[in-house]
Amino acid sequence: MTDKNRQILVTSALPYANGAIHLGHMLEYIQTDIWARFQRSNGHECYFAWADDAHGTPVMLWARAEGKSPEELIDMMNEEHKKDFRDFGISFDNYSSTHSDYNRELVEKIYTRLDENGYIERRNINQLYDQEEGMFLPDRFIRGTCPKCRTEDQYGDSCEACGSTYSPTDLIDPRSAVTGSAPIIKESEHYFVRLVDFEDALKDWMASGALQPEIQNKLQEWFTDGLRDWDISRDAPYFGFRIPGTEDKYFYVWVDAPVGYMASFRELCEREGLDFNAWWDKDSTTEIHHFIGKDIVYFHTLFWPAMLMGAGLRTPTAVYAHGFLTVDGAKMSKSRGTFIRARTYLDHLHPDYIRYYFAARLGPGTADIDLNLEDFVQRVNSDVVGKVVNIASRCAGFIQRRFEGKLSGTLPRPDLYDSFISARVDIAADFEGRNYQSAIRRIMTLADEANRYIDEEKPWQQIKEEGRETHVHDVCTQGINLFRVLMTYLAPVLPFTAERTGAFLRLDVSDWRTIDMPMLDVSINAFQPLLTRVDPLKVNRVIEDSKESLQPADSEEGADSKTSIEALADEITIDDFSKVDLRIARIVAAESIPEANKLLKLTLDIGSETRTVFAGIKSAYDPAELEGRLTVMVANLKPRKMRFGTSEGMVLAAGPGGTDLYILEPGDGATPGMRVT
RNA sequence: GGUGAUGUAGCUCAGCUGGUUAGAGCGCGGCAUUCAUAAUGCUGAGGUCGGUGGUUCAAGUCCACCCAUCACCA
Repeated sequence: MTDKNRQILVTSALPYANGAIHLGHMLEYIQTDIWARFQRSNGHECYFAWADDAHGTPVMLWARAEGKSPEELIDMMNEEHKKDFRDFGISFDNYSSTHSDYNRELVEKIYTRLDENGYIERRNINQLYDQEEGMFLPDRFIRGTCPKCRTEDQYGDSCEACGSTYSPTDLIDPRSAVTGSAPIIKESEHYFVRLVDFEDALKDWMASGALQPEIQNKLQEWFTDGLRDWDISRDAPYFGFRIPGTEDKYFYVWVDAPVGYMASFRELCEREGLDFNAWWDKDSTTEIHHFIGKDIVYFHTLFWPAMLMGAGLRTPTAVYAHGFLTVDGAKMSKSRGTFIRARTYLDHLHPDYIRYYFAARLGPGTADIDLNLEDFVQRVNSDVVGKVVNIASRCAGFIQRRFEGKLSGTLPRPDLYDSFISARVDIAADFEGRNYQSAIRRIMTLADEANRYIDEEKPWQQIKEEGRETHVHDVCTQGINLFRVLMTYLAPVLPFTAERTGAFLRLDVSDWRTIDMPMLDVSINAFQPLLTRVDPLKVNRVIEDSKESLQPADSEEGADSKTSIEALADEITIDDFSKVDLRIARIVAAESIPEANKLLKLTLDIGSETRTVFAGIKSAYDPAELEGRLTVMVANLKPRKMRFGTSEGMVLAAGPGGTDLYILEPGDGATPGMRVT
């Protein structure tokens, strides 16, 4: 990287407009924000723009369920999202929505160019169609029995039990997740982008250094398998942009989502008077960097650059994928309280804490990042408060009380100061390469040196000695100056603490180019705690509140939970009910089936006999914790042959799936074999 | 099922093209210190480097297979 000023646009992936922001989102926005702030700190022109992803079937169905217009809902969410970002210190320049006129205009323009250039192909395909609802069904809105392993209730595109992938039309006994009715196969004309036309250009782009090596490896499979055409149309009803020249065809959400980056930036250009075309034209000299999760690499490194190429526009400078956020070593779980919303976190904890922790954990690769709550508390307290802020704290008292709040005119150890500012090169390279954990390590090593220096000089002793006053003044001035350099390096990570530091030092600490000049002969303000220690009790409260947000009574939180509450089934008579023989069962053994992602093999004692039942609760329960527990089973269900054996009944459990599954347990006193009536 | 990534002390990570007794920070134990938001300094105890087999004079570092976790399969 040269010292020449660069013009940079950074983006994060677009969050869906139908849900609240959680810490998993924040990992990415913080990663992006640190990078953007770092660039600005070094004098580059850097904009950060992104948007809500407002289109697609889920938003359409959500609006229907709420009895509101999609626009009304997405506007409300957009405000909420922006507030979350601001309160986390995300320094975005624009936040828009994909449901905007700018975006429509750009999508249509890109599509038209693709079509004119002969990259669009139209042909008929067969798809499952819900007659009751009058709509074609996306894969994830179809449930049915896996054609390979016969596990019931699987998604339309892949089986969670055996992991195989297939086409929804291969499903046995498919059902619409919208109405529960059996879909029919219906033909419809779809529009495709001929990706194969971009094969060479894509290979060149990927070889240009735009991608991480592991992502490049992964992408090899597209080319070895051969590029397939990309289906960019969806039939009405759909919440999105209608394809020009059609009555009932809409752009697939993954067409207008990445264009949303452009549209959001366009909005910014209009507001700030920037030259939009200079950034997006084919021969632009500006840089565009996308930060995304590793799950959406396909869309950003295949479809998106191909669209840009086909429309005669520039391609991204780089696409960076990061890993997923886990909490205490496991996927975020609503039942465990580790599905932490941005707002819930902010209710109790300072944003700089998690910003620091994420920075201390983020590397350049795609490995998952774990938020280990105990480590979080220790690390932040030890590093930020104990090491860095403490340097200022232990010097400021002397400056204030003995030297009238004024720094001295000399540094007793200019060499030490020089070694601090020359670390800038390595630290900058780390930030530039998104190796924040390495940058943090370097900064903390310097903080250790600063503390050691103060310890060696022992100003609290020297101040008592005759004639040492001037030296103590110099030592503390040295300490404050070292602290100032450290905070400057940390400013992209800790914007709020940097702001307070600026007030303390009466100097903006966000500009890296100013540290060559030490602070001498200037007055500073009295020290106020810049950041206090993380209180572990508050961390617990975040967890508790995250559990509460699941309660149905909490109507505030209804946005995405409401839509997941299933409609009540048709009325039945008592006779219908009595056909089902429910029995109390004791789980005498539970074992995991290694080949199955979802299934546990349970041995159940129902008094008169024992049964073997395969239950799809592996994701939510450890076999060991089930053994010995009582539950309820359907005892007269027709045995069903499965890949791993015959299942002789089913246990009752509630919940949407994943880690949110809860088996039923009888009250005290029930014994195996009792019938449930 | 296929593909990619990850797996090193309790926790988080360094270990470049294979080469002496595997490094750091946090946490933990001991000592010192009190300027500082119970912060700091010194010091100590912790690892057969996911497993098995192989290549090599020599492997955490290369190869094969296996296991676990995450993601993707348009």
